[in-house]
Amino acid sequence: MSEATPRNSKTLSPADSGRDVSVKGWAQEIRNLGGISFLIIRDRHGIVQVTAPKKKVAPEVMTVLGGLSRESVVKVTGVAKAAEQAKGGVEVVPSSIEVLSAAASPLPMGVVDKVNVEADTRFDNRFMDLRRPEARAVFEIKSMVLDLIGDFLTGEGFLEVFTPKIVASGAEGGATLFQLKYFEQMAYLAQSPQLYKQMLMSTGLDRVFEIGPAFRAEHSDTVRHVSEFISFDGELAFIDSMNDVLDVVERCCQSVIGGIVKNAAPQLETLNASVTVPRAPYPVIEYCDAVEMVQGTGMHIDLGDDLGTEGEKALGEIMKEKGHDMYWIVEYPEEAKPFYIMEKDGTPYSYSFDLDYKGQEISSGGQREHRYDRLVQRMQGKGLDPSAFNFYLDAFRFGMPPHGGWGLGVERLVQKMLDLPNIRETILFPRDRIRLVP
RNA sequence: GCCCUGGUAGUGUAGCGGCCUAUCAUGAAGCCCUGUCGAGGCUUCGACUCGGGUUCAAAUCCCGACCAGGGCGCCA
Repeated sequence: MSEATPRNSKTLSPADSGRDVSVKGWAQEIRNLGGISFLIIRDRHGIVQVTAPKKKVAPEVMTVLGGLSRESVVKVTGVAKAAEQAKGGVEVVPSSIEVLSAAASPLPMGVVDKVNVEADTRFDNRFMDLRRPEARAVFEIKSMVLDLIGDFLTGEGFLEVFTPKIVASGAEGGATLFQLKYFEQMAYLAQSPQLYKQMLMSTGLDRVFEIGPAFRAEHSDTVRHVSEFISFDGELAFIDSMNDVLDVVERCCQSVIGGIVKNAAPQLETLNASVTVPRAPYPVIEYCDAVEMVQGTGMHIDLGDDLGTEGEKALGEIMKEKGHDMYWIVEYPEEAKPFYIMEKDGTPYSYSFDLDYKGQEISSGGQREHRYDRLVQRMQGKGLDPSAFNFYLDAFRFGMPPHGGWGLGVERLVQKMLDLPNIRETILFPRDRIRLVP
């Protein structure tokens, strides 16, 4: 007898009929009908049916089959056989079955049970939850999104960089920073690569992007906030205006979503999700107009106020009716924006933008203040001590080109693209106000 | 941090003062069954978050703690 050919749910096909094959995976379901037993083996790509007619299979194999617990890891060797009744049109008649790892019972949650499992139970048992194809599909798509981002920006002449995640000061002051001991000093987990990517603009690396973790100690408790997320940041120098930034981000988003529509059909089907590429160009709504639009829905909001979650949602509805999933909101009041944003002189506004996707902010950015004196002024105006930022400010004293950039929440993009109810679905092991384990 | 809602077998739920020795489904254990189906049939197992209080009587009402879900604020 020749060596069995390794196969999985993807590679096994009716063409293997008659061949000795081996398959490995989790025992998803065991059904014993008396004279015939079925074992459904699940692997990364799908399932393989093992069919064991009592008359044709050795008694010791039947015994192992009968004693299998669900979710045990097994290796089955046997003869592939084309069979119309089996999914995929092929099944395996076992000659041996090896239990590589027996699963304990009861399971903390069912993988294919006919009952719902609450999100909290799922995240407590995430390793088990991720055995569900629809949970895993999100991460296959997320991985593709990251690849697509890298491909697009590399093609645009951007350099991928990595800035420190252990830092001495934050971009927005100290309120939302996680503090940690750094040998004999105090340090923080970076809430954004903002200061570092800007410093790079003074180096000649005039187009950079970074995809990495960002940490926020905000006491937020919503379906779109977590304490640790993947931030996709970019910065580009020698811009003529903020529009140069919008242009890159917009084409990047189109490229990413288009790539998912094109390449992720199996995952989208698993998720029962339909993704459509947003209509471009994305409408550009000035902040003042956005406020008016929100007021028009009957909500109370004053010029100068933040749109608020409900305002954002209302705006999302209005834009949806106009056929737009993605749109820009630009020129926010400078007062509401961080020190590094450039003011629109002679007005209370600023060269800043948000990118909203289906009523939720997924990205923000703007043109930066590259003039040293004005930057220091803005810092002081925000109650920050410029001397704490000397490492940053020095980069502005010796030749800093005009520049701008953005930060985009990768998980928010994935969440909205797939219409997932909670951002936690897009994070393997989410960190939020209360969850630190697993 | 504020507001609202909720905590019942491994999982998801019903019950909301005495009909509770707590419902149903799923699951687990066992038996019957040779073909695809969320396979089916029969039997069994398994739970009221914790601490006070009210009451003749509490899963059920009240208070507190803890935990969870949703909304808001804040932001990616």
